[in-house]
Amino acid sequence: MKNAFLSEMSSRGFLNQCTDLDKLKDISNNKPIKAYIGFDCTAQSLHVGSLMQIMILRLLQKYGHQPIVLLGGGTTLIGDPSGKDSTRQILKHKDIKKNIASIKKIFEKLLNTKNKKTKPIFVDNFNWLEKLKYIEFLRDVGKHFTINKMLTFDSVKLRLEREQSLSYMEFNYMILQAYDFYQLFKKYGCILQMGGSDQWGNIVNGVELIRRILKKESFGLTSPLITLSSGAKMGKTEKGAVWLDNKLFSPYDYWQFWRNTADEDVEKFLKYFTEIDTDDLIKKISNERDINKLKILLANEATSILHGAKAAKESAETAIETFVQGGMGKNIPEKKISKKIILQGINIIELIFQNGLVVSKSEGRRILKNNGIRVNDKIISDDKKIINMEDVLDSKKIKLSVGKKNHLKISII
RNA sequence: GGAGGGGUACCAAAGCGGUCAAAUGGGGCGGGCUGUAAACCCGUUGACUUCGGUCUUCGAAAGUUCGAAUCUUUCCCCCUCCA
Repeated sequence: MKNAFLSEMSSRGFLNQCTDLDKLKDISNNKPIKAYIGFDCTAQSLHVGSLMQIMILRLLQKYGHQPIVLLGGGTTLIGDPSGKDSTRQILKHKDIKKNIASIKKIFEKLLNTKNKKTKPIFVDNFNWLEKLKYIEFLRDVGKHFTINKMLTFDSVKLRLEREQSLSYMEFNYMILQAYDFYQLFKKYGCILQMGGSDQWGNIVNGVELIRRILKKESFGLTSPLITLSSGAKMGKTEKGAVWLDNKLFSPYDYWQFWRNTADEDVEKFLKYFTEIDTDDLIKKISNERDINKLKILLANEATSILHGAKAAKESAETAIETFVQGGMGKNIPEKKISKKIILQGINIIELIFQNGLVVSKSEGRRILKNNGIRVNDKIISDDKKIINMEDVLDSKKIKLSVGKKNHLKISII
């Protein structure tokens, strides 16, 4: 178990910066530690952008350490200015609370909650931030921060350089995050804060604060920013953001998201988002000639971790049916339509519009003109085409396709 | 406080009385090639349409005009320079 946690962190490519890597190695090899990562609660679900942090927490558990998941009910009220050009919309506390509840469920799926020693501790910083007394806080905590230094942090500096306004409220964010770490250090003996590389400034502030007030040492560690070969931001698809909540983003779409990884990113993503032993992985990658097999492996593994092995298997099967056999995979979304409408006959454009496959009828006509609309896999070239009982398959269904990847089963009732 | 520049579709940016639903680039969408990839190529990109057209859009409101993104007035918002 020598250097276990941190050496796997390094072989998977999760290490970017650390305040004192050698010392942290010593400590984490000798005894279980507690480490925390904070998550924003601006939406009701996390998306793949946070997945790397979660994989890190899983790794932490694997080596017997205990993760603290901080759901920032207090700090989300303020809004982290890091990496943002403008102030975010301010959320109500009530909405944030709802978000926290649903995000927590995702963590319960992704982290091991059974093992007493490593099960995650959930905390909400609203609990202590809410109680702060302004004057007291300024004297006890505020005195340790100099404006001179705060102005040098990227989150602040970039805003000022671009002449984007930065409110006093947001300016205080880093102090609150530093205070969070201080609280967790005191309450739980949490000695490590991790996060994405954009969090470096905020994390270092916490380490500093603990040293100044408590004269104790703590550590900060960041993971690299994920960059796509295309230069785009990770996690955007034609279906919108890739959410981790299956109500917002289906397991099949999630599987497809990984399946569609760019060639150049496959190897990296296998290391980041699967838990295949790194040595095995390297062998697999060098032995596999067909990169699509690796993409399927990635999709299967990543989907299993989040949605379970069964969902992963079903998604893989649906993909084969859809793309290889061109059939009606069972995970293709399905809608019902009354038999009366089909008996009367309905215009094709009308039908795809009513079923939400296109946003407007004009769009439907446009796509049709470009050979993008198919009924039961046959291209429709007449925008006056009427769909009626002749188009219903034996299965009492009609398959509508808009483009190559958008399919819908209409079942007749 | 003084002087000037500007707000155009998802974004950037041209247009400066009719030929403007608005050039061009990016992005999006569809198609081709292929490997459900990248690159590349073609098409398309306000809505409705009986495919003849009709309706809504160029920061907001009012006006001039047969006709306004384009001219005038007021208002709102941004930016640059000087003090």
